[in-house]
Amino acid sequence: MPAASLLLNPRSAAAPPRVTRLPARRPASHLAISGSAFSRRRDEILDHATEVFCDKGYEGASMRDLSRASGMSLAGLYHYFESKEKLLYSIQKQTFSTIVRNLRERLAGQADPEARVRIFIQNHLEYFLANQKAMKVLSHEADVLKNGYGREVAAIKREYYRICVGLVEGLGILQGAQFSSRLAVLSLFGMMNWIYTWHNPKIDADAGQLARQMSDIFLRGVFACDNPAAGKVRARSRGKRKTSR
Amino acid sequence: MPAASLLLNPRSAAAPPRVTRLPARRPASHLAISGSAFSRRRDEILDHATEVFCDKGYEGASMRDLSRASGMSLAGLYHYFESKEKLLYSIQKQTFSTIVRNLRERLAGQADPEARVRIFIQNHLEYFLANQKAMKVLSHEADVLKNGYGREVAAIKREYYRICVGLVEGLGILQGAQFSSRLAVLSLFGMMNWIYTWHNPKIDADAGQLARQMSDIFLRGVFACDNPAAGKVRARSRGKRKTSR
DNA sequence: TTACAATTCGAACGTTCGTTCGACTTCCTG
DNA sequence: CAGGAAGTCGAACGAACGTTCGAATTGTAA
Repeated sequence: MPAASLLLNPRSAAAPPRVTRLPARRPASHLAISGSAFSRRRDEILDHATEVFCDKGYEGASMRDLSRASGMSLAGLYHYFESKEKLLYSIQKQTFSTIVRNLRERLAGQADPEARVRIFIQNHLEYFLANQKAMKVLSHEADVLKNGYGREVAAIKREYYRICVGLVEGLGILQGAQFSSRLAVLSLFGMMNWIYTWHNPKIDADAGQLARQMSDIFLRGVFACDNPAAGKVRARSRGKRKTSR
Repeated sequence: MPAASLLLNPRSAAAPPRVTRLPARRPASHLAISGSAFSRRRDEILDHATEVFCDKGYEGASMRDLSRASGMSLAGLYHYFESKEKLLYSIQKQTFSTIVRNLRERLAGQADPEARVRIFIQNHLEYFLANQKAMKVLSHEADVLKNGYGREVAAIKREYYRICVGLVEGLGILQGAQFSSRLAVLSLFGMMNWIYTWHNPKIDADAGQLARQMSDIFLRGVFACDNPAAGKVRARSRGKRKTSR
């Protein structure tokens, strides 16, 4: 609580998360140091909170639920997170930042437009299924955060969206097409994000296969049909792949 | 409150919604009569509740919010709905039942498999955009209801899903395809339902156009490409349509 | 060992939650 | 007009909420 408790406003929770202008007196081992015991404990709490938010929803989960799940007292939680809102923000920011960072790394090595779209879908679905709970919290509680926190997460989301629009427009097939790249991209996001409502690891394919199948549906669906490049998708989708099965 | 108040359990809210075995003493003008003043007032409240649930989420909305929005006292609300849970249930059940009923009516007149899929998509999107708030509450609060209420809504959902699977399999194109009808249908639902997160009536197309465009993407995407019928989608998707633009 | 910071917690704060109660008013029927 | 049912409400219930506080405990460096 080193920073927040210095402002004596008893109802600071309702106020927007102001940037406290008190850089002095901040304990040495805080926040920035990523491997410290503090930040490791912080991440533990975050993991448990992700699970609870996933199961009961942000509003439906109480700080007491989070306390119980992480095996820490109610007051102890506030040593690591200044509010419930900040907990959700931390989950969303960390999750979204990671997925964007992973995407950029993977895209760096590939120039072929169709392959780049496939990489996008594969990256999204792999991360989605490997971090299902966090991604559900990201998708399902997307407009819970307001003001500063909400804007920051929304900015990452917009960045991610813009990347995807760029990739789809890079296919160069939408000029004369019947639909906008906006519709194409948002339909793709819908397909992918809806997964959290239905995916069952026991009966559904793994991320690699799902990515290939959804890529096929999307690419074939989105190619203007008099475009000669459309054949490429067909050929691709039936060829051998290095991953899975 | 005629039924629930008769069981004297003070914490009946936590208990599953048991079927009260007290059919006598029920006031004459209740529930079944659809045009009565009672059910008209009930529907008014439901409309206001839909708006509040849409904006703040089920857990985030309080009975006091609903009371304020519908211009009725807190206690007055309980004259029409025995609990907050039943309010959500009524919204979801009514919305879902209507969309299924509409679908059945529209499908009755059409035998062509592709046209039937297009009807499904058009029916879904038209209703979705005409009742955006209710559909958001249906989609976003899908697993809030538990036990009896939850099961009943889940049953309608399953019915709706099964209809769609039937239509897609009716296309007769998935035998040798790379993906299951399950994946195809759930991807389609994703595309369609995700709309509530992005649709802006000021900049996006209307339901008719969206339905056509999404149908094109889906049908083209899902057709196995060596299937001669695939050409049909191309031709269709570029032809004149009776509705819109 | 001392001293100070970091960590943890029980207990409480004031507020808001879903729900209930009894009484008051309105409306319809006889 | 009488009388009962339907509708409406203010006030309250106990529980649960997010958050805070001061004290106790632990860890660490001198």
